[in-house]
Amino acid sequence: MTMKTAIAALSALAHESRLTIFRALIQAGAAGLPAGKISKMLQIPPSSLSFHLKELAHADLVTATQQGRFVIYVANYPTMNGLLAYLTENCCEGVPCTPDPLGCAACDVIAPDTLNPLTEDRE
Amino acid sequence: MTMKTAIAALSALAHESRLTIFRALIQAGAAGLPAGKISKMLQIPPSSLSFHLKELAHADLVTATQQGRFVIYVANYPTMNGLLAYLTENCCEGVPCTPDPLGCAACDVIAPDTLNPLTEDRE
DNA sequence: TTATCATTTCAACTATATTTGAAATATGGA
DNA sequence: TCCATATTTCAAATATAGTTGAAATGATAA
Repeated sequence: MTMKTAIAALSALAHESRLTIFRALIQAGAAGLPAGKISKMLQIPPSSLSFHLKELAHADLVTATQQGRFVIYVANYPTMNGLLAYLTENCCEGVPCTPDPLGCAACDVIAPDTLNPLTEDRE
Repeated sequence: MTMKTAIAALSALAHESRLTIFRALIQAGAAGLPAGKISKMLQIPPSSLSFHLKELAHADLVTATQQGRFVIYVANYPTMNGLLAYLTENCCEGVPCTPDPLGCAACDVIAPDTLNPLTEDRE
């Protein structure tokens, strides 16, 4: 993850409609949701929704697949994971920040033995 | 963390200057950095920097303290932690997403016993 | 106090983002 | 084919964000 892609993801998520859409897609899981259903669920006009879905897709946070007359949108976890890893990496510079003067929860929350798994042993 | 505060933090970080500033402050740790030093380090004109620091402060991602003629900025980890937790919460809706069809790294990385029950937005 | 330094605020501007109805495109069924 | 449905693109508007020199503010020292 580069700063450019991190900013693309952060920008995409930094909007009420898009964060709500993304959360809805995450709840929907692998099945995803058709655009029209999202539009009705969240009361977003189709053209506005299409704009926001495009933004999310451009940031690679969602992927679209045509299924008949519907376009199904699915959340793209790997990109989200990459963003979390990028922020976490920056947070601790890749190492546990003991003695942790600022109270870095990334070091508290992430099990010590699993620190840095996102940048190791992954294709 | 509410959606409003999450969006404030995401928006603040979704800008090259601000993400760079924030990362510099995180590297600086508890000692923080005076505004002028950041300005020189990152080649950002003082008035632009002041604008961006204000944005970060407004999102509670940094705090400012006067030290003599200098204003020292320090990264605010708890807010960063809150944001990561919020995104992670949303990611898995508070429970490990087994069988994890989408490959959710949050469930791989975060120790299961630290996962919080679903906490919805509250003011 | 007066000078100087560090930083912020102001003001005016440029740039980018967002909104949405209407038109266009694409699919599947009658 | 023709029609109904699902979604996207277009266009034109409004809204919000970003930039920066100059002026103002605040702090310290001489």
